[in-house]
Amino acid sequence: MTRSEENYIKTIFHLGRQGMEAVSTNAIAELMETKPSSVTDMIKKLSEKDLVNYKRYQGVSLTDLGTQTALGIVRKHRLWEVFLVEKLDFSWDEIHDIAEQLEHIKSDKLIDRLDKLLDYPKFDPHGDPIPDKNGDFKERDRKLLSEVAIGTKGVCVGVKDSSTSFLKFLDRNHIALGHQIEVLEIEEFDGSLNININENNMQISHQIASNLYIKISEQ
Amino acid sequence: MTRSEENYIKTIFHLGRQGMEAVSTNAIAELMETKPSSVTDMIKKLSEKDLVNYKRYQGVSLTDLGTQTALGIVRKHRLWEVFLVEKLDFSWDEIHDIAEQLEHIKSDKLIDRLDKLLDYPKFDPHGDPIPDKNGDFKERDRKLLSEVAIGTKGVCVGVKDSSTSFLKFLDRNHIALGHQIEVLEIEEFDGSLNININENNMQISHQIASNLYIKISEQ
DNA sequence: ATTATATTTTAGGCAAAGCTAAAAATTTGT
DNA sequence: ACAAATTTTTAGCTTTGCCTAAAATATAAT
Ligand SMILES: [Mn+2]
Ligand SMILES: [Mn+2]
Ligand SMILES: [Mn+2]
Ligand SMILES: [Mn+2]
Repeated sequence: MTRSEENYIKTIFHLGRQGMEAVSTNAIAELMETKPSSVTDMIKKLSEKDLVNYKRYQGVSLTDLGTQTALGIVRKHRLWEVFLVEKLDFSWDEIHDIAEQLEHIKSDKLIDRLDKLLDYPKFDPHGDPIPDKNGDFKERDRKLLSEVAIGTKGVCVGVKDSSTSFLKFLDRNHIALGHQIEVLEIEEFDGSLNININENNMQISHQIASNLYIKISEQ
Repeated sequence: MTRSEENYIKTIFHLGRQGMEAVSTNAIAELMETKPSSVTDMIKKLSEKDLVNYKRYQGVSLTDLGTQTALGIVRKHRLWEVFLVEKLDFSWDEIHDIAEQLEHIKSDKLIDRLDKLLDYPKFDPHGDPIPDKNGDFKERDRKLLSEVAIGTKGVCVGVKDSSTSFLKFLDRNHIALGHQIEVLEIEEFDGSLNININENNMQISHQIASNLYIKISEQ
């Protein structure tokens, strides 16, 4: 598989996750910052190789083979991200672009050894699950902070938006994965929240809350 | 720079090392397993970018810019090789192909952090020197085992041929870098050597001896 | 000094992956 | 139901990096 084919497969995988329906040509084009016509060209090639199901004008979805391929790439991407943070002391906002390159390195042995070096991590630095060698992974039971009730207590376990600007914002405000969170108040007017995080009270906008995942603590 | 451009620059660098004269189109083509006409095409592009000096029919040599570029790629290649051996327990015959891919990952910060993780190694697993961040490296004072006199004592410090088959041969015969070597006899007829290596006596062919580097011990 | 051989370059083409502009199909609005 | 708007595909063109075959130049042999 070429690098470009891998990137398309991965994009279709990510778009397909939220909802099982077919992924549109335009959605792929937008996410990949390319043109719809280029997407159509590539889809034909992927369809030819039985990586995607495709009927003209009907959108596209991954076959089982395509899904396994995508999981392999996602596994590599996320393991490299863990490596960059754990072994090379990168911060979580610096790793995505480098992992975009590293995910295309071809060597099963390499990635399995890396997995071992990192002690078989289950989640990446952004809280996303890492598929194992067989493509299996457990989606953690988590909720967006913007969708829980007042009084909810939990632990911050992931981010939905992992853009540099959002991650740097979190760093500046001392919000990190693993921190205890309690929702104290929710402002009707703009949906902003008053929370206690890691022993500190603070006010966060609805925007922020809708990009933070928490795992709700049992009572 | 594209991956292909980087591979050409690296090849020209390696061919240029042994002798300062210009490198021929055919030599590049052969080493890269491509056609001379393709080489000519690429040379023009590299010349345009001031990475090589080129006059038609006169061969090619790296400019200062080209040399610095090549050293950067060689640095990456060899650091990744050390990483694979030291951190992921690969053997020295498995690493070259993977390093061929990893050497093209673009991130200065990544490579400097890797250098630090490995504790700034000066030589790669085949005994080749690793350029530092500024492209400086010290060529070790070493000689081919085939070119020293009877009675010479030294330490095995490198291999000239680092093909899988040669490296596996060395493994099978318990020859490794760091081993003490003494030349006991040299057979006139076929140039084979009787040596003592790591406390064991053995007979090696001229072929083998001409691909092993030793650092001669002071008396 | 020619001729023969080997090397290098040019000319013309191909496949991958992208683009723009136009056509076709689908979806939406009235 | 039909027109309008949107989405998707097709057609045709570009660049990169490679190829083969032929021409040009350099080197070696007589
Ligand atoms: Mn990422
Ligand atoms: Mn991630
Ligand atoms: Mn190597
Ligand atoms: Mn090496």
